Amino acid sequence: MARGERSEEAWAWYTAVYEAIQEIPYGKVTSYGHIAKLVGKPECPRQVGVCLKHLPSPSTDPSKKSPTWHSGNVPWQRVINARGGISPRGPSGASRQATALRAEGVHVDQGSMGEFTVDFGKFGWFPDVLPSEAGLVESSDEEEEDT
DNA sequence: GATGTGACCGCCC
DNA sequence: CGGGCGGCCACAT
Repeated sequence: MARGERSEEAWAWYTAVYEAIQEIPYGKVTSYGHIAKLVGKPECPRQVGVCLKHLPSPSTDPSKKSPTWHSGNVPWQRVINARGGISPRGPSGASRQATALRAEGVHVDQGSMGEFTVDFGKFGWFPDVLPSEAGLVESSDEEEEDT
């Protein structure tokens, strides 16, 4: 049955991804894999990238209803690969994303090859679950680990 | 309608 | 320690 309503499944998948990205605090960055895990698909980080690629524009055609998610509301720029590097989807695209991150106060290192990398140790945001879901989950006991 | 690919990640050898 | 491969979902042709 669900197979029939493929569009609905897609909407749920996209929404989950976009919501997870929106949960990323200002000045922080995360990886595709983590977003995928937050949405329940830790083995499907690629689709996360696909979602961002299909991310609608902020001010698209007024004739069409404004999409709930767009590049103006979804900080897709804070989403990078697990290596802390920005996907070279486009030389200018990567640099543009790096610049956007720097504008948010994120320290982005640039390699000799022009590879942009972010220090997850400082700006890496990797919560076990989304704050929204965390509130739903009862925190009976907390796991604290100290070195 | 089917096939291929894609902004990735983790694991195996 | 490094390289290679599979796997997943949705979109495009």
